Amino acid sequence: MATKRHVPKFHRATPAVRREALVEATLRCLKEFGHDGVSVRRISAAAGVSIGLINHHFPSKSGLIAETYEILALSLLDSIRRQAENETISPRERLSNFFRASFAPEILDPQLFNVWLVFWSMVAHSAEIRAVHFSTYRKYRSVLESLLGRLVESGEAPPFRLRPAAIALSALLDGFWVELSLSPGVFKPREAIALCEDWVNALCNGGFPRLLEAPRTSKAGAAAKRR
Amino acid sequence: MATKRHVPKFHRATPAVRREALVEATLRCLKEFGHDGVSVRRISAAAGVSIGLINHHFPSKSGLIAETYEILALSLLDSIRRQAENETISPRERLSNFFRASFAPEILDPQLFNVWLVFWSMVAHSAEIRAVHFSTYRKYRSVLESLLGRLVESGEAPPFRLRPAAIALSALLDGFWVELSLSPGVFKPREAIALCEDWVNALCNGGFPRLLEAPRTSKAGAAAKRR
DNA sequence: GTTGCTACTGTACGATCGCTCAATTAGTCT
DNA sequence: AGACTAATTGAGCGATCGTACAGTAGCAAC
Repeated sequence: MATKRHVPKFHRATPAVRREALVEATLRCLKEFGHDGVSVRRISAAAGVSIGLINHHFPSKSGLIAETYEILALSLLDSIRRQAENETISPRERLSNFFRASFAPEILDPQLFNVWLVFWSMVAHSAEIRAVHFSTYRKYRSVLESLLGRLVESGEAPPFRLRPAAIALSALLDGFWVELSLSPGVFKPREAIALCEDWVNALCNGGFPRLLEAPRTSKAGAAAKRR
Repeated sequence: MATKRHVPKFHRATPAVRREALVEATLRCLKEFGHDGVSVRRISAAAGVSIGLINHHFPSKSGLIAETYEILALSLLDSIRRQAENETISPRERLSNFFRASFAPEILDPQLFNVWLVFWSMVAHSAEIRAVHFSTYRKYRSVLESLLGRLVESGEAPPFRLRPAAIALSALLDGFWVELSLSPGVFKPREAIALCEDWVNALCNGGFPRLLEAPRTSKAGAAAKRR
């Protein structure tokens, strides 16, 4: 008879490791099932743990979703940013890289879009999700502002107001992303990239006069009125 | 003793009337509760009917949602289009009206955005919803193409390819709509309108050379190669 | 007044939901 | 080897879900 050896029924992990595994399982469930994937039973099954473990490591289901949102958003933004911010190329080319990375297949994955829809739909009802959305959206705009700022510094574009320009560009990018994710086949990612390039070219050529820097004039105008 | 009179326990309506009432109740539930509003119990309660009536008039829950999507989308598009298509003003001014109508408070209602998120999240899993989405999105692009086409006919803009231009403009509009709905306060609707105006101005000034008409040259090139 | 059609009701069913908590046990420390 | 800590389990709770279906009743036709 063979030696009887004790086989552990489960493995004990540190909270940090287990939380990460749960977040990863959550992401897989959201990709596969969308809103129906937001279920402690499904997620715990995907992670290979029991139902109760989620509430041991997270205050509630929405806390787990919020952490998943934050980790995924920062990971994607960092991935795209690293592909764009190459010091050996010009600011204009960095923007082109940013566009290409933004419309790469792994970003245009329809499943990834459905994950985002889950996050967005929780913004209205969950303060935790709202906080993560606000923070990550601000970081996203900040990256765009930085890329556009380099464009002005290098003289490739006239001085313009970075903030509204970044907002407009992010709207254009987001809009294409939504349309490509919901209606693949209506147009191609390369067309979206080309139209983003056109937008930046128009910006560089002074095609958006309303975006040009004019903070002093309004102040001067207000001061003049006071006289 | 007062005369005893029979008081009906419920009212019988024609299928068309009842379906419309159910669609209207569905819309109210989606606005108020988002995804949690997609419930036969909630919807039937909001419509003041019993639980079973929905499945009497609709094949299933998703059929009801699909009809709600179609009616709402067509209603909003028609409302915006009617505000834009004024024959007494120039094509360029019609576009301005279209922008203003697109960012009016009733369209930017955060609750309305949450309704759209419900529709979008069902596109991936329901063929009925997908069909409605495809059809309404096509009509939306068609309205934009028509408005842009008038711009070319009137000579206010150089000839450009209407389809990609309409796609780009709808992406810009959708992107602003998403950002304004999810993050009100980051920027103002009037800024979104101004940036849409800038985009059209750049288009009129030939700022998007890639959009200019060039279908003949590619055909000629292909024909030349064949020789 | 009676009949017939069908819009309509509402209980019932099985499944799933988020979350709780007492019991269990893996892994470490003495 | 035994004790201790805390990560983990899983049954259980009350609520809600979509759909089915057998029965009820409004209302028009005759």
